[in-house]
Amino acid sequence: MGKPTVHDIAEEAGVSLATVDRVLNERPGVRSMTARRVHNAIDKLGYVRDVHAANLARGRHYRFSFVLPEGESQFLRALREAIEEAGAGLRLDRAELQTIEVPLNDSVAMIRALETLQAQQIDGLAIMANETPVVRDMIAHMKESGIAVVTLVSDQPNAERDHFVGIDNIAAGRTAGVLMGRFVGGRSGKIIVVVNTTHARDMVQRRLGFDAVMREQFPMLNALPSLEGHDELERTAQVIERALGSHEDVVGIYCAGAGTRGVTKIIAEHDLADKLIVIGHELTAHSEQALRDGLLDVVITQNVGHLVRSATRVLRAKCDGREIIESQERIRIEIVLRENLP
Amino acid sequence: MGKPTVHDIAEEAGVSLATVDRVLNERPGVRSMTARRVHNAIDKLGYVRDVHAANLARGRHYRFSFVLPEGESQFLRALREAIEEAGAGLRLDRAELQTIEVPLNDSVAMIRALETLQAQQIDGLAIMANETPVVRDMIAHMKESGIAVVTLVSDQPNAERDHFVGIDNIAAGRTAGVLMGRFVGGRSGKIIVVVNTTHARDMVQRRLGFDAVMREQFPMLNALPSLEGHDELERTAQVIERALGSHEDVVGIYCAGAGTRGVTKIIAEHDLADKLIVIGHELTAHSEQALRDGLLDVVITQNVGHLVRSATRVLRAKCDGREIIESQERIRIEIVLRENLP
DNA sequence: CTAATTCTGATTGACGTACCTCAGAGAGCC
DNA sequence: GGCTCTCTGAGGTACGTCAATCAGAATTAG
Repeated sequence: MGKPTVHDIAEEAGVSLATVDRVLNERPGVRSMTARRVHNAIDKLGYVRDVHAANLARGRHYRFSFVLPEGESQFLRALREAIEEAGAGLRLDRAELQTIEVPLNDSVAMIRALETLQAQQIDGLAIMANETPVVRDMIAHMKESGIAVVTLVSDQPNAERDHFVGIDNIAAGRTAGVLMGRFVGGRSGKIIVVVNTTHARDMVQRRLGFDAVMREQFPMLNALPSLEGHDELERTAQVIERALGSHEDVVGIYCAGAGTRGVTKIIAEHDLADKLIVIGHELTAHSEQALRDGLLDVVITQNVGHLVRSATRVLRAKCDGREIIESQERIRIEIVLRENLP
Repeated sequence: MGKPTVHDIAEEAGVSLATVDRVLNERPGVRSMTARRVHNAIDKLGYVRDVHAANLARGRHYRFSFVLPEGESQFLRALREAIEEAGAGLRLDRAELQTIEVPLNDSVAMIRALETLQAQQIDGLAIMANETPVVRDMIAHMKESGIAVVTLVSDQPNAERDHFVGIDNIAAGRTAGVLMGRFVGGRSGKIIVVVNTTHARDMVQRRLGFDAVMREQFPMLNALPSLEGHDELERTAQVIERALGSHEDVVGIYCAGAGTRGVTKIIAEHDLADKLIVIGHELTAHSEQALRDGLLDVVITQNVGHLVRSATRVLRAKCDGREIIESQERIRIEIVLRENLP
């Protein structure tokens, strides 16, 4: 009395194996009456198709591509590593991961990359990109040709993606705000906010959440206008240094995007670790060390391993026409202090 | 040119399929010379055995049992639910999960339960229990009869378990300590510490970590001796109420174990939400609501879903004689505020 | 050098599913 | 009645592996 198989279904429904197969795989040539009989049998016996045996039989293997922005930020590096690692593990599971890098804000390159993937007949796409009409249209194209699409890290709510894999960035900003307010401990003063660019959706949302909390819960704190670091260490360090020079009563720095290295550089150089509360995003080798050294007080992060695994799980489910388990795919906003470093 | 199969290995090594099979499954009847040739071929082609096909062929299915303490704490309830949920998903993966509940501190019941499982020839055991000689010996027994064993939530470092699935409770205590210190914001005063029992290993460790941080970083705070709530709402509430009565300058409550409901009851009744910093453990339906209501400031938690999935992954790997990926099995200490609730 | 023993090859049938072909049943049309 | 048509059944092959058998080859012992 193991799990029911197609044979059991055939017997229960009083039809042949071939017919059950036709129903299961939605092949033509079955009267709706007969199909209903088969479905009833499936429900009655609680049959679930053995996905592994099925994949074995059809010699299927999934090809998923990750499209990421080009760049050497620590986060991207960690993400690429996670993709590689997950890919190694997934080879056993008949799935193959591939990473494509596209220069930020280069529409032509993006179109070319996605068209190539489409031509390659990949099965699924996980894309991390800024929200532009070009990307939105390409996603629609991909979907039309039967490719499952998820957006990664930064959502594209107006595109017809199947799912978004990433954190709620407004909540992430709120979390940063609360921790900032609590950690400064009742003092009043100014907060420097650094982003890599004010054009990215995730940055905007984090800022939004941060400001909301400041307004609601910590009116004695004044979050200054966003400084742009453009993903460059020196530039980030410079803008912060200038801001520190022109404001006397800075009590904290919130680094909402990449650029943590620029922040920690200034903190270390000016020996500000004990004076300022510094909150950054994304746990990487560097930010981990900065936490240990006390240059950063808090890191808000999303687990890149979870991101990648969730993306592949979702893509796979979509390919198989299965439903996903929402609760399992929700990416948590993790708070990391020196004390709970993994 | 897909992945190499046993056929490719046979050809490469110049032996028959049967011989390859004998080598792969370590069956007798192969000269070491021949076996070496096969191994070389495996290395050369980078062959990895298709676990799903293998399981399909041998009709294997894994039977794992979770042994948990009896009780109606919110955490246990969540854990049981997670096991059930994971079990449903794993049916597709030829694994079957079963939960057994054993009264806390009842050696006879524990022995009986484990002996039954042993007789049932289960493949793996995940056990959450207090550290006693009885449990230690039974674990050794189970291991001898070829059952994989992991300890869950609370470790048994002296038992011959294959692995521990859970958080580092010292670090968890430290994390609670730092957040307590930071959140009270420079004030000095006393901290009430509540545990369910001072006999459980995880409680002891959390207290240890908490005290260490208090001593090192927040000397102006005085953590009072542990109060025992014994997992009972009323009793927990009572001891806290009494403590609040006999100390004037309490600034925070750290609830290191189950019993959050007792704490929040007192907080709500005495309207202390704004006066005290309250930190608890384990995110459950109740503690989640308490966070939303502001009755709790922080919850330190471990994701029960991760716990269960990690346990099954590890058990499975051990059954197959595979190595586990350490980094993937490390359970994170999660910090949850109202702002980053999942 | 033969006999006993150990190793190896060839072959077959599972496991649960997909996919294909071929034949036949039944219905509807002229 | 003969003709399409659509639906269904029967059966086979394949996927990658395990497990078992049997026969024959190679090795070792006597």
